[in-house]
Amino acid sequence: MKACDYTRDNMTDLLRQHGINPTHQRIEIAYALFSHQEHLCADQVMAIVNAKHSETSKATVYNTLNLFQEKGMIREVIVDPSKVFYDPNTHPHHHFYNIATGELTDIDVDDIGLTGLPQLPPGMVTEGVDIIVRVRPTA
Amino acid sequence: MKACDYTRDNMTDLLRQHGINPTHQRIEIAYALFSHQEHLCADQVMAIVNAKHSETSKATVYNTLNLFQEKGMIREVIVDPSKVFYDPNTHPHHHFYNIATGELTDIDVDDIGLTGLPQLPPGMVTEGVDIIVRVRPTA
DNA sequence: CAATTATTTGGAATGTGTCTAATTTGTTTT
DNA sequence: AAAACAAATTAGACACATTCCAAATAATTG
Repeated sequence: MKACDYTRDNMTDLLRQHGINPTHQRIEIAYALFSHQEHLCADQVMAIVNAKHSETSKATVYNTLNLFQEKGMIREVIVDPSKVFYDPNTHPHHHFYNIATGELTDIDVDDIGLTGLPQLPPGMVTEGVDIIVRVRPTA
Repeated sequence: MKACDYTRDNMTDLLRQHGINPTHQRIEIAYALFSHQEHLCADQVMAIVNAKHSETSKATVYNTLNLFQEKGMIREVIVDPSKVFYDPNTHPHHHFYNIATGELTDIDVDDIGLTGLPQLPPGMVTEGVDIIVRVRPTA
């Protein structure tokens, strides 16, 4: 699905597929994330959604992003100690993080081979593996 | 060097080796981190350092941890959106993160093979690679 | 010792994110 | 369609980690 294919109607379906009741605010927040195809943080989402006229409160933005994440519709990316980024790409993948600009770029997981992870202690399961390659412009 | 080998005198040398002027507070903070050999966050460091009598202010703890990190004496670990952990182990290594307890465990880098990282854009250099394996107890 | 520089400090300020109780919205029921 | 109920949203207060700042202290130099 190309970025230009994301419509508010698509979002309604997507929300339903994840067992989320589609409301105005939820549709707008989902649309903001998916149509931009970028890694946005909460206040960026809020700015986009309220660009024309104020529509959605801060509390709803945070509630909704957390809800989307719990339902597996988006992913949290924790690279910056000061804020969480949300990633509409839920396919397994990793990230370049430009420490100078804060920019995040996806790394396709197909390219990557990761071997030699030690065995987990009994009773533990892996929830996910995050690989973050921190990069910066040559000094 | 075993954990029991970390003394305040060692810390003085270690600070000097990293071009840091050793002061009372800096020695105590370094000692707290290295003698514990654990992943501590700022307020844990502060609690340890001020356990007997209040010696070091919050501002100094934060300043000092940032200084140590800039000088490459310790490493930041960003896994929890709410706080930064500091890691006295600067050898390349990765982490298990227990999302239920917040516990961090080292993974030796020698065991790990990572291949297929895409080429960096020109003018960019890798600053570091962080691999975080998020684990949880079986439900 | 006086002068200068480096370090530490308390407390105010910032910014992200959560909580709460009240309202609004939407859906059933009758 | 009104009444009853549940779900979602809201404003604003709150919590917390971290940073900022200007003043005080400590250390170093001439």
